[in-house]
Amino acid sequence: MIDYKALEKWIDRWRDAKIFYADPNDKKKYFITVAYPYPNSPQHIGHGRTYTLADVHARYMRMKGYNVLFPMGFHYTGTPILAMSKRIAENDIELIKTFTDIYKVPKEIIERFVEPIEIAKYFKEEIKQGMIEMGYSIDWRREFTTVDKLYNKFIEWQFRKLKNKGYIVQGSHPVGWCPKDNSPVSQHDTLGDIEPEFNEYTLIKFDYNEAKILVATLRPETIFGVTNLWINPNGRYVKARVNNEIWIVSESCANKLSYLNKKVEILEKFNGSTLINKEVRSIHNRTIKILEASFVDEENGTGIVMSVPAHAPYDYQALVDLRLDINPIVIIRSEKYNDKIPAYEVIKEFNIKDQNDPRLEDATATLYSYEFYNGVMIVDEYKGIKVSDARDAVKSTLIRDNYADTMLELTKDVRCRCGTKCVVKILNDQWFIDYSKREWKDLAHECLNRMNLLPNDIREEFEYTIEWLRERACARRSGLGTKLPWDKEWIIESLSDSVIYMAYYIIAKFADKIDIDSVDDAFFDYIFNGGKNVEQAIAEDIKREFEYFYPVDSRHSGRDLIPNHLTFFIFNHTALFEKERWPKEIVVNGSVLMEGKKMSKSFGNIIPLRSAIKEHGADAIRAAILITSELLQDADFTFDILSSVKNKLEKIYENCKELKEYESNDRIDRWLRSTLQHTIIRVTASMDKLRVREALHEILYSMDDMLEWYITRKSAKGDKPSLKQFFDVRIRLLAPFTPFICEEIWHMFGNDSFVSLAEWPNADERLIDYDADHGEILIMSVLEDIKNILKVTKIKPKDIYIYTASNDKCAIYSKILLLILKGEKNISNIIKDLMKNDNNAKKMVDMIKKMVDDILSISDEIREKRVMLDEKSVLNDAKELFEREFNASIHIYNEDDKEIIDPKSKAKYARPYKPAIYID
RNA sequence: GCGGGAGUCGCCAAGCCUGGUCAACGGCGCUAGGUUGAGGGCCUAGUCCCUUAGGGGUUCGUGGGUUCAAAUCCCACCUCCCGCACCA
Repeated sequence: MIDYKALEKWIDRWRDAKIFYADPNDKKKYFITVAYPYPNSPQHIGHGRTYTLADVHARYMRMKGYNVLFPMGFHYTGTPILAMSKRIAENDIELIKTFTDIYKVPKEIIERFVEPIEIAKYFKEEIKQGMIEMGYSIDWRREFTTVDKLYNKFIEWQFRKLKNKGYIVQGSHPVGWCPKDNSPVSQHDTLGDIEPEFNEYTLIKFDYNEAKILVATLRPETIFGVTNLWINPNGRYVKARVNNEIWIVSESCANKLSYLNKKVEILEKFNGSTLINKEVRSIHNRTIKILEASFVDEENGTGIVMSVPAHAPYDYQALVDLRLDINPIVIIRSEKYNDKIPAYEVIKEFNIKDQNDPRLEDATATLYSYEFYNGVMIVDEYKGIKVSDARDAVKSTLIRDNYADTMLELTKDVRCRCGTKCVVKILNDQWFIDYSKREWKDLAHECLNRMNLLPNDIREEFEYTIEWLRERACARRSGLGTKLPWDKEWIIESLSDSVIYMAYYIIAKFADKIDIDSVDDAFFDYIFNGGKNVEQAIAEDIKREFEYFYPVDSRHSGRDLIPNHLTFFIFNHTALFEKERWPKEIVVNGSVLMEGKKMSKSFGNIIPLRSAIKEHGADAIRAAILITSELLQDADFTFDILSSVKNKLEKIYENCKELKEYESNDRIDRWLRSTLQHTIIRVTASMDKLRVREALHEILYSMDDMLEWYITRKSAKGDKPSLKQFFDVRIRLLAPFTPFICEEIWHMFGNDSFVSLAEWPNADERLIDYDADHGEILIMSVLEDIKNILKVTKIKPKDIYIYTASNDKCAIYSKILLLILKGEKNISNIIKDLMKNDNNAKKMVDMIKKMVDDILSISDEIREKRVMLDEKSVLNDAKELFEREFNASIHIYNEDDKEIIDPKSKAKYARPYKPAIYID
């Protein structure tokens, strides 16, 4: 058993030896960063993936000899923490329960959470401890938060710089809005997490005395088919001065208009019934009546709608129900409905009973979408125009001629977390970062093209995002963060103040030596872009360090940040830094599932990282998160795998404990050393692409198979194993993944340096021994074949005869091998080729076919290195193994042998690497 | 709708770019045997179907096609997942 608690001592040893502090030196540098956490909750296993991956990367590069800088900061910027503290102040039971029961926050600390900064501080510490306990090789001297005074200055510099370049613009912008909180709402601010989406209604004006009655519609083209208006008799309506006209709309509509840049002054309130049977004049000078209809919703649009019975099933059905003698006016023709009244046809089709029939909804949707794509206008002004085109044309004409206006309306009933019904608000002086600028996009593309992406599959997603991005609001009215330097009413929002902070890690190390009050833009310009020299002497040191460590060599993050943060990161670097400081690589990873399910509070399957570490140790968790899938896939974390990994590690530990060294240089020792070199080459290649699953498989499983085979072969001969070098390499390969246990074993081996700083194994070409490699392949496959035969025949062997192929066959085999290596893989061509030059070949066409198959069915690398073995002596080396395995006498001959014993004439079937076998 | 991605032998999941290494890596689970005081762990074998000689058959969402050869390339279709903004 391993004492996991005891392994934690390495945390202190690493810290005391300061081995993860990175300062400029003569070595090549490697700068790795990960998206810093937002401290509004403790970390769970899912968070662990990105950070662990980055740490593995950092540790790997460190062992490869790089001077690796891996820093960490904390992102306090944003509104969620603010909202949380508000809810705490309001004594929100649900949230308090989450804190006490799930996050295990002590009661007396929760009381402090009415102060938002206290929440951030608490969870920051929590998260930091988790990172330390996970063994992340972070240089903690560079820690900072985004509300630090110096960071604020840094962000101010960034924004003034962007503004000077013309990348910051001001404009108006519609948002979902909570009238009570006076703040924008997005999906996670709403009850039920409903995304606030809006439609643009066309408001068509109908003359009513000196006033205008406004109806809201999504189908302005149907104005030509209007027969009457509908109003809810119980609804509350108002007459109001809107801008310079008198409008009649529902009271709720008047309220909503006031958020949409309209000046609204209520003049009079009344019930809908007042207007019933009144007449209005349509834009075509037709006089139509206002009729009552209960289906009209005063909360939606203007609370008044126009009736187009020919094309709107609701309207048609209402006329039927009310037995009104009004003729529908058909204005759209389509193939399906031809000269008929479409609404009537659809009602028949759906078998609608009355106005309250729920199927009316479907009937409406069906007809609307059919006519939109297939309908053609038949009214004079728009004759022959498709509905899909006519809609916009009619709308803009109406607006131009002041017959209509527009209004944004939420598509669904959206409520803020506080319970208030949301509206659409147009923000007028909103600040944006203008990612739509062509020359900026070009720079971003250029940066992307120079960049390495892991995995490369995501490149297209970036390309698309760069094109798709446009103006992005970069400031809000509330939340923690940095104030917009030229407009202190605004706070820079979180996705905008986190795009170039990697550069700030360089400065953070010096923060307490800097006279913050005297820091100005020139200070940052000097450090980052070689501007004029500045007063502060420390700037010189920082500048030197910046020039050493920047650019970022590898940026890690979850793939969900591609459409925003990671692309902003690219954009902003190209705007603010010289080309040689542009980032070099982005690595993205998928998320983590818990036992196949998404992690969520409602599933109750969120496991806090720190308690998982306590229970299972950091090593097993690190490996279990990374072993199940490659980068982009979602990783499935399961306890079965966790414990399996844990056992694997324990076994390695036990093996290492018992390790003794014996001198020996058998065929099998040569094989082990040779295979070890192949393993090093493969694992290194995997690591270079951060194919961590592949690497871990190799180290944990394939190396176990090697070990088993080696021991089996050794013990069959009664020899002692010699495994010191094997484990020396294995522990170093494993060290980036499971640093604690590797550090322990490393020291157990008598090393007094840290494995965390040990040299990554280098393959020694001289130890690669193809004769040994292929010899063992032969032995394994013969073993396999015999087992197969025994399995099918179910006989108990007394004598086993093995016949290796004749010299003639080996000669042909070599020729075939050569042909295939030259690229000829077509069987019939190969046979033709051989027949031309070789008389022997003619006699063994069948044999040749099989050999071609044999050769084609081995991997390229094995094929290229295929050597012709003295198979008889190789197999003799494993004779004891066969005897022990099958409990039988083993007789090995070459087909050509004079004294051969071949009772069933099997020898003739022998092929190179496929000896014939006879079992008695 | 726009964009990205995925469908592989119980589950998870490699492979697909660069066709032959593919009945298809590996893990988990399951079955049997060994070890152990039992259990766990560990080890061995098996885990699509058939097979008394190392073999054969049918498989990689569906249907076509290209090729001596396709999970892999091409075409069409079906299903599923994710993102679409001012939010971390």
